[in-house]
Amino acid sequence: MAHIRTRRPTGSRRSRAAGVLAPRKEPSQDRARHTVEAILQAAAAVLAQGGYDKASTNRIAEAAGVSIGSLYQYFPSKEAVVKALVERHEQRMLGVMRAHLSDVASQDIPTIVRALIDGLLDAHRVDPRLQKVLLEHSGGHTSSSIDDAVESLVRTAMETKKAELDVADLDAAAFILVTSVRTVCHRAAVERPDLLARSTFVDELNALVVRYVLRTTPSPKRPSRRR
Amino acid sequence: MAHIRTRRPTGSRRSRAAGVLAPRKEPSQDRARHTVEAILQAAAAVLAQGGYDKASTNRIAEAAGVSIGSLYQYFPSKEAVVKALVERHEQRMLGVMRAHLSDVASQDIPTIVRALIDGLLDAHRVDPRLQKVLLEHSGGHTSSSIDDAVESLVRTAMETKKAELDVADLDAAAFILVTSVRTVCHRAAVERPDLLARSTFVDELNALVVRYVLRTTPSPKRPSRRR
Amino acid sequence: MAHIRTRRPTGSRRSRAAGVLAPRKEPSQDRARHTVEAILQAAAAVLAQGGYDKASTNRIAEAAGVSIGSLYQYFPSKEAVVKALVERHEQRMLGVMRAHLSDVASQDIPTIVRALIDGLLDAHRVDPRLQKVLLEHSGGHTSSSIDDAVESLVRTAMETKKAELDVADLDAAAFILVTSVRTVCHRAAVERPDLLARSTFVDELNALVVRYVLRTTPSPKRPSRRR
Amino acid sequence: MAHIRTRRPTGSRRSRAAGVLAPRKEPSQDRARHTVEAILQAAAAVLAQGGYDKASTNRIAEAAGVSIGSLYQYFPSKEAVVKALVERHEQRMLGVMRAHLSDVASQDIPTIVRALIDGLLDAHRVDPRLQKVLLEHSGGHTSSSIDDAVESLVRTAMETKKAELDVADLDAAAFILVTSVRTVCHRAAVERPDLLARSTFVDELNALVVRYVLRTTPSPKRPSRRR
DNA sequence: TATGAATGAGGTTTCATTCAT
DNA sequence: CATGAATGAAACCTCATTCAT
Repeated sequence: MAHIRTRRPTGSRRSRAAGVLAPRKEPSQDRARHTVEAILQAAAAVLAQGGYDKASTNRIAEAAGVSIGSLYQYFPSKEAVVKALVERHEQRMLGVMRAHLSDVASQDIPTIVRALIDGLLDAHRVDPRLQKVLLEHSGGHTSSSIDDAVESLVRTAMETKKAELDVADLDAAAFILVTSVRTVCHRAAVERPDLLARSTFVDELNALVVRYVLRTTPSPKRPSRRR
Repeated sequence: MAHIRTRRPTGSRRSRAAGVLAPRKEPSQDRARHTVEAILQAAAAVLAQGGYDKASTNRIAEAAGVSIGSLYQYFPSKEAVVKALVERHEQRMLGVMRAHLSDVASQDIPTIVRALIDGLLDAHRVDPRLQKVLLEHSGGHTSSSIDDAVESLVRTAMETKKAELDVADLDAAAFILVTSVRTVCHRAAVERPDLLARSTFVDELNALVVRYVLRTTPSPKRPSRRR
Repeated sequence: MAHIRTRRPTGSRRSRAAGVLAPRKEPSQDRARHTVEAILQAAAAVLAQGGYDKASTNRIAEAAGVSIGSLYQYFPSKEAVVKALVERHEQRMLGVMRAHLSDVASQDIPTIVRALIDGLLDAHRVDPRLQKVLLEHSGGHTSSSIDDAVESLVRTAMETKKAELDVADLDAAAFILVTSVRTVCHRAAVERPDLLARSTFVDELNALVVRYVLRTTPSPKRPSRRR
Repeated sequence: MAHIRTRRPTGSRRSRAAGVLAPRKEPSQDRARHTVEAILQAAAAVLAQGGYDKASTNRIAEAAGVSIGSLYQYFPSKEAVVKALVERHEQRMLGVMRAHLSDVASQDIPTIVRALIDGLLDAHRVDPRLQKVLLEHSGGHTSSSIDDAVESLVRTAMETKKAELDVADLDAAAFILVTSVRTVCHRAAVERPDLLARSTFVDELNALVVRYVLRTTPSPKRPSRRR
């Protein structure tokens, strides 16, 4: 239901049909690909630096070193630029997840969890200011297509290991885990760099997940507790 | 033909110094208090309905049934209105927390956790769309004074019960718990009303917290596991 | 429901740092040069007609037949437009001065003075209403770079002729002369067209200057006095 | 020709009849006189500090410690406040002039001129910033009733001493002298405090006037010239 | 195709003035 | 009388978008 207030000098409003946010044309030549890449990188920089509102298409075009006309040749609107950035980011995140969840069968749960969290934290250490802006605005537009994807990934993984787990409502658990871990990583990156640096922080986050899902709670890093 | 209606001739742009977001003046008459209240309620409605960007001061004033001048008599900017709303909301949240954590000593941990989560979920059930907007924008400006407050509340509570807990880094744990629970409640309220309705969802969230902090993991609601 | 048309969300008010009044960008295409010229001419007309306060950027743009956006593409503020006008005017004035003072060595003082005053009066006969507005507002902002320039021009000229003059404090004299003659010409043009028309008025103004600076006071036009 | 754009919440414009700028009611009680005085002093301070445009009636009332309603009880508009200030200032100036020109017969011209200039300079040393604002804005509205008064004062004085003078066009001379001396004093006070401090500056200004009007030019302070 | 000049709706904010209390 | 809450026209300025070159 995104309301895209496209202003134009004269005339009618762009119709609200689906597909309005798709890139306007696939860049087929090298120069064009380069232009699109420059625009996206400039958009990332401008968004990271000033936030969504301060990032105007004119500023982005200028930062990219292309004319505003060129920007509109490849993106039909400002939102489309942001959307392309969001998608790129989501694909990267999804890649991290998929890579770590692909061989679920061959590893024990604490190992998987730790690898996942490490991957996520690393991913969040890259330009957290941009991530923040993207997150807020992807939240604004869609119900986060990627979240659904990640959730079902996690859900599937949990089903695979069901025997070892102690989780009654897999849907709820997937939602809770994905939301918690993603936000904790995000907020830590944005607001608490001091925490990110502590190794105990990662330990605690691991503990949160592992103790929650595991039938017994061996908590490998706290042997004292095991007795 | 001298014209009197002069305007900002030289260097009078408001600078972003501290205090710029503070309300402009306290309403002293009853009528004024009523106006301020109307503005805040209208702002809540407009923000909830259209999001931050679509909420213009003109729209807010109109929705409040007051003139735009009245709005600017009490708030120096659009941001100041939002800030006032955020603060009000935060105070309410904090109230819920404090009430539930006041008699920490007299109750066992699972009870406290459940009460807290129930409280938070209740709080989030009120106008989730508004909460969403406020959250995004309070996150935008400050490191959310309230988050700090809640975190230290939780940290203090955990210290009181330290003997029963198995947490190495209390700071990290408080950050992780507050972030996780708050966001899970929030996202559930905004994006997954279906989950909110299931009792198992609350159970799972409880499990997340309780299993994490408790030395042993009795998980009262899953007696089968205890044997 | 995200709304795209965002606006200055946080701390983006233009600060009054140096350079804020400089034109925003040099027009590079012919069309743009034409636009800028139209804006300046319209500004002159509007200022002359209604004074500074009544001259709004919207009115100027409208009078120029361009959109308000075009105005702001080339000038960052109303003040910048006025400043550009002032500078243009000052350059013209300075040109008149320089032309008349260039061959100081080859002429006698009364001749030079008369030429200067005639030049100034001519310059002031052009659109006196505009001059008035510009003068008031250039006085408002800077110590009028042009006044300094004219003063040092006059000072230098006086030094060249020092032997023939009877002036103790050259700085003070230059200030006094420039201020007096400029203002007398100006006020006469604006408020006393009747005086401007009389030849005796120019004679008196000449007498003021010549008698002041000359060692003896030959006052060529009043031979009776010489005896 | 002053166009007074009086905005009001609803309804019609105030008619442009003469007398609109007269104070609304004569303060008859002591308290009221005090209020009026406070408003005028506050207006002076605010005008001096921020210039005409930045001086709003609300700011003036606040600075005066009275409510905006009280201001409008005694002055029908912002312009009326400024006008009252201008008139007060002009009366003072006129007083200086009159005092010094009253006994023209009993003194010689250089003495009179010197006294007048000293008086004017003193008058201008008081709050030059305010004077500047008042001058610009009295110039804006009226053709300066006081200038006419001073001019005819000077003209009359010159007629009295006609035998000793060498001035052909008394009208022009009065205009030139009043304009020159007033502006030189004014600009010196506002822009060149360094000049004001030099005794030679005053000497030069005296010389300007005395040499101009006097049949011979004895210039008492430059005996060297006299041989 | 790339450029950048032009557009103009509409956002934010101010302030002279009125009038109920 | 004094107060100060309320008004709203209108000023300044931005920025997404188009289109002539």
